[in-house]
Amino acid sequence: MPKDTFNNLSEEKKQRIFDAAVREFSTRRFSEASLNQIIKNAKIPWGSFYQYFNNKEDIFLFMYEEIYKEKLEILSRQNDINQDDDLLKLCEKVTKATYEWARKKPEYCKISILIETDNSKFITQLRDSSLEVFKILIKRDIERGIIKKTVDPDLIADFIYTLIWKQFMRTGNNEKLFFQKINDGLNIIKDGIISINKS
Amino acid sequence: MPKDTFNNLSEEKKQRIFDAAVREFSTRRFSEASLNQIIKNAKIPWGSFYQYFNNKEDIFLFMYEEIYKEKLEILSRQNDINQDDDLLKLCEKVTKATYEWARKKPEYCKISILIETDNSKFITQLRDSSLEVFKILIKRDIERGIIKKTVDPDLIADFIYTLIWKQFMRTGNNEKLFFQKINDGLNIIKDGIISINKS
DNA sequence: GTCTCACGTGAGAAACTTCTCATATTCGAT
DNA sequence: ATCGAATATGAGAAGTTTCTCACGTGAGAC
Repeated sequence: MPKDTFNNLSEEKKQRIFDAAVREFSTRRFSEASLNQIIKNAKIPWGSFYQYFNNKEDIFLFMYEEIYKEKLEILSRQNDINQDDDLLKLCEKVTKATYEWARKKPEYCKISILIETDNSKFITQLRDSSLEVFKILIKRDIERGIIKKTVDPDLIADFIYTLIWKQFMRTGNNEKLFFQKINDGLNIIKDGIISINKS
Repeated sequence: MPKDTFNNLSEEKKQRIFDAAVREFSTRRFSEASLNQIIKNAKIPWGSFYQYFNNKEDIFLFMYEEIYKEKLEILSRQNDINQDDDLLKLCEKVTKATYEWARKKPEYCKISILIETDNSKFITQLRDSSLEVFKILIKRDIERGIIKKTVDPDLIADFIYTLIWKQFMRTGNNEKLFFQKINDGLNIIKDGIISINKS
């Protein structure tokens, strides 16, 4: 975590440093990102950086926690979330919140994608499998009889997760298309792709 | 492409250099990979490296083409591939070939995954979207009436692609589990996850 | 005023990276 | 044996990177 000296800084300066971190970590993966760029954009000298943070990991963690807080905030503001909704309904709603979050700062989405595709030790251990949340919901719905018993929760979690992030990568700035694709994707997961005339 | 001096080398030396490249590029993404490691493992001096290759990109391309050739070779040896098979049947068969290829050298699979998640300019332009092949098959099957007309080919291609690579990452060295998961995944794509009692 | 202490600062250390180049060596043709 | 072209070689150039450290500065306490 950042040192006390960082917390004592003016809001304006803290914001400048945070913005510079977001800017750099949204264009390059952790190991490729350069502190050089961050201190240049934040307009602080090298020495100051190490007054505020212990190292590169430190500022990354700080930034990561900040943007995660923002996401949770938006999620908690969303009042139409009902614990009893089924998996797919909840996916829709969570996606809506995530979209709002990513729209506030498109960089957040890029950071998430870079984290998802980073195999370095530091990031891997940090990446608390967001998949877990999905898996719990899937298991619940299997028990409730909404989802087939034969289905593997891991696989569905993968499908949903991929669906959402791939759409962010591709149609992230076309809201209508984005939600339509998410909807289509969830329908495939629901009903499959086979055209049936079992009538 | 490598220089003539490289092609004139003994098979043993060429192999050593190829192996060193595979080893390095299977653990680090292109921009993170170090030529230092490659020349160390290949046991050649710095000067020699630049006798054989023009630069880092050069040796990567050489390695990439070599392993791609090996994959095509295995695919072409597989004689049970029938052009008229439907999408999912073909997926099964191609996966079988890919599995055999990745089993020969597990590093090949890691290289593929790193390429898939590399957004650097050099790799992006090299990565001929393997998705295209899937999309063509999907469109064909929609026309043949096997797949619902309402379904988006892009989404299915994503699902299939993810399914296969995620399984390589996770269950790649447990053959039975691997093929079972692939099969389960294809069944979800086929029929969906909803338990129906429409009888 | 002066002492103190927290914070600001940039030069440069140390460890990497890719790539070059002058020189040494090898080897086949004459 | 001698020459010449192809190849081998490692020191080090020129660029990164992260991180340290000796010193400067400025505000509040006495």
